[in-house]
Amino acid sequence: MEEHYEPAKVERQAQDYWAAHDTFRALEDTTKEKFYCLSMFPYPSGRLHMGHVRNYTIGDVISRYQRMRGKNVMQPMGWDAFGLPAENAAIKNNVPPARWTYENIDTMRTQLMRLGFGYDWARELPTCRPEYYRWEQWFFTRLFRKGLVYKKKAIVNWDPVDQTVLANEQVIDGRGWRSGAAVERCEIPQWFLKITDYAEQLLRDLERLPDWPAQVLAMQRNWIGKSEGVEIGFPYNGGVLKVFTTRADTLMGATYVAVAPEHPLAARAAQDDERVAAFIEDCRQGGLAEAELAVQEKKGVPTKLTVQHPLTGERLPIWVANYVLMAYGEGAVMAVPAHDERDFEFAHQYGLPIKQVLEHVLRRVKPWKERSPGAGEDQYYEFDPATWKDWYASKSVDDVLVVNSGKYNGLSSAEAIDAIAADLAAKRLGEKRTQFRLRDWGVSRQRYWGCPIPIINCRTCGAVPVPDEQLPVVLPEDVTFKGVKSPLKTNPDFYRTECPSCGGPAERETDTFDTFVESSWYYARFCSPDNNRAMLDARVDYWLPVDQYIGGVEHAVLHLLYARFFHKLMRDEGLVKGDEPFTRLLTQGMVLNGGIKMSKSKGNIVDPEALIERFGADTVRLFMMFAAPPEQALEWSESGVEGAHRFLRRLWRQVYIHVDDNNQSIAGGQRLGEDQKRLSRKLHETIVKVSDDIGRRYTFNTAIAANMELLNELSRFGDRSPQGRAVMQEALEAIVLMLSPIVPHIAHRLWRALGHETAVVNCAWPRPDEGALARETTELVVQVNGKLRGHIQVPAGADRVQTEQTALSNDNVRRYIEGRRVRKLVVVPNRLVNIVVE
RNA sequence: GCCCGGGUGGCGAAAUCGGUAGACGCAAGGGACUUAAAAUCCCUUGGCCGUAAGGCCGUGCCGGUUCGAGUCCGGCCCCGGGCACCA
Repeated sequence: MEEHYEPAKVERQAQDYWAAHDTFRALEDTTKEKFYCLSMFPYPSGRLHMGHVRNYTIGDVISRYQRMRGKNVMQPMGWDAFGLPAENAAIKNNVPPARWTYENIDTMRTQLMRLGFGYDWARELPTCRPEYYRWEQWFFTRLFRKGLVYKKKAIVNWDPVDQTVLANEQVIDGRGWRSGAAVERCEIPQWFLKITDYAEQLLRDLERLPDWPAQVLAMQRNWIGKSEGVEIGFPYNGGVLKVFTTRADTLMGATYVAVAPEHPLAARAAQDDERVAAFIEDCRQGGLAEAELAVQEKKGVPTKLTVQHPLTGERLPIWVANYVLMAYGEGAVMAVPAHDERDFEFAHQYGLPIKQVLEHVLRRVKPWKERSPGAGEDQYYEFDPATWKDWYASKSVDDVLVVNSGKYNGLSSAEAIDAIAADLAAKRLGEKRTQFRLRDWGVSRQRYWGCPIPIINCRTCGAVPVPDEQLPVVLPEDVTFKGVKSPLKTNPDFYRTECPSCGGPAERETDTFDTFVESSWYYARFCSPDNNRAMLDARVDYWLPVDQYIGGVEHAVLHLLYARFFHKLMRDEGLVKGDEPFTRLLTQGMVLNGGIKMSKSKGNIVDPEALIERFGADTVRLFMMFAAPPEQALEWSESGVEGAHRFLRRLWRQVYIHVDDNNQSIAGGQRLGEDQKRLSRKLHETIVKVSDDIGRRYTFNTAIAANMELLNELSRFGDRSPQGRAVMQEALEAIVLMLSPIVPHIAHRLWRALGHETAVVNCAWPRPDEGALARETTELVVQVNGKLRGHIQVPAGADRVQTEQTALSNDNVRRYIEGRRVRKLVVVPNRLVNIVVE
């Protein structure tokens, strides 16, 4: 073999071998256990970044490991090709989004190949191709017919200068990023998928995902946000205002109601009240992002309208308040300032009455007499959220008593909820129901570079889905952008059509789908990417569910929830079996440079390609897997990369010295000497550890560290006897096998150098040898009162008495127990003895 | 603001189920080889005290549980991710 490690040459040879042998082509084979390993596909932004390299290295390591475990592995790759950046590039550089996208895909594909990932490229799938999105359109028309799709008005960010809808990302400090104009919220009709119909299932089935990270399950659970409560009607002149509350027990403490600025009652109040109209107009300022809305100052305005309390008939004022979200519940709340922090803050600010109806203690002070001159003595309460929360946390709803509430006095909170709900039901002004925080999924985007929504709008027939035989509705790719507006909106060739129902003139929908729609089902299409007669076919039954899914934790809620939703939709359409798409999930951490995320604006991007050029793909892969466990943020380090490269050179050198030592033969099978035995035991302990680290724990960093330790031992092992060389051969082979998923190219070459005709990619994972693992003695530590005082050796399998005696007779230990009474002896087998003395 | 994470040497980290804190690597310092440099190899390396044996302190902060806490519990501080039109 060559004396020096030349990554470029070694990597080309390995990649040529895999290509020539179609190594990663995955075919259905019912005689073998399948393993579908999927990494979240990239948006083709231009060039691969370190986050991609990390994500795809993790996936490739798992895939190659499972292959060595005998699984029939499928690892596909595709492109999440629709999206906003292509349009921005088009507007900026006058290049059609399609061309920009396809060129990026070509660049990034080459980069992925250069990294040696074992993808089945025959399944490659760009979502911007009609072969892909026609099935998305077809599926949408199925959902339409099932009533799972509807149109309603929804709020968007409106740029009044560019006359266009902005993404949240394009709203910076309340202004449009290109025009700089103050953004307004306005309502336009949009298509929605009824994900709320599946809320219960999406919540319940989280229990079927034991191999998902607990924090992702928690985030999804909270996002879906199921709460049990009561819908209460407050009658007013001309109707009933509905609110939802989880705390119906506090109904008698309601002192006003508040509606969102977009609520119909707000509009009605504004008709003859300029102050209300001005407030509503004022609330339209700014973007729609919840993070923005949640931190803004709580503001409100009283209306001239009132509602009746459903039980007492008392008149309560209606306020319009910016802290009430139209998107949650009914867009209106009953306000109970004494027992709700936000309501309290608001009531405090505007001098609204506070009526205590639960027996908790309010601090009596005189906070706002000046602001609220008419307030009675009993209203001088200071809300002390800390006291209130602590007190509440210490009690259950069964313990807290209702006060100041007429016939409900003396009931517990829980009893009061039931009693009040029953009384409301009798009056037809309320009923118990479940409310979800989850909202229906708005899929309309007023953009060009997306999948056209397959709907035709007809004056007489309304919204008509495009019939199957007219699919796909092809997005014209040869377009020029005039300004920022979607070219579809101004292209009569695209939108002028006939109504499929009545044949009259009609117009196509010019909105496109949210790109989350494409990424919600691509994992299934990878099983049948070439089928031009159906969305999916029987092959999904072999490959699905995905055994291992890997991607950024930033997708913990939206993408992963939408994909789970789509799986259930496809299941109910008879397209897939099973309830969940991803059996096991790994959420990988970000790649940081200087403690912050790599980004263009920070100027701290490190280009993977330059590194591959300098050190080779194996070094980059090794560093990525060694620097941190996959779920943690990874700090970029130039010298760390050099360290990884040094390790590969040391490994190469060790193999070179071993195989170059021609004057000595290899002969195993005889009784091993002490050093040989020690090395052999270390080897097999390493196999046990690395198998667990890669196969179960996914802590690739510690797996690599264990191999480094073993190699360090090897370099200290100077035994060149035939027997010693046999142990060395076995150890080097095991290291090469164990590292091959991580650094497959160098492993490919070294495996050959160690005398094998076979390719390492097709080899089986090494097995530990029980005999080699056996130990004659165990080392334990001895503590006195929990402090480390000595180390002892006991024979393997020593009993408790013998272990205790050995511990008590240790010289250093005796210094600490001399003259003191031993109160307790704690023995943890194979670990420690703790002697507790007075 | 709400939901979810994280905080351990000079740095990245390890400690898997409550049981030896700092494996492995980087950086730094010392040495070997070399005309020299690179490369490579060897040694030292949490802080403080001690010639040494060894000792004391130490896992963001405060408190608790335990024979024993980086790990569990309560409270706080700081950093990161997500918040529905970035993907």
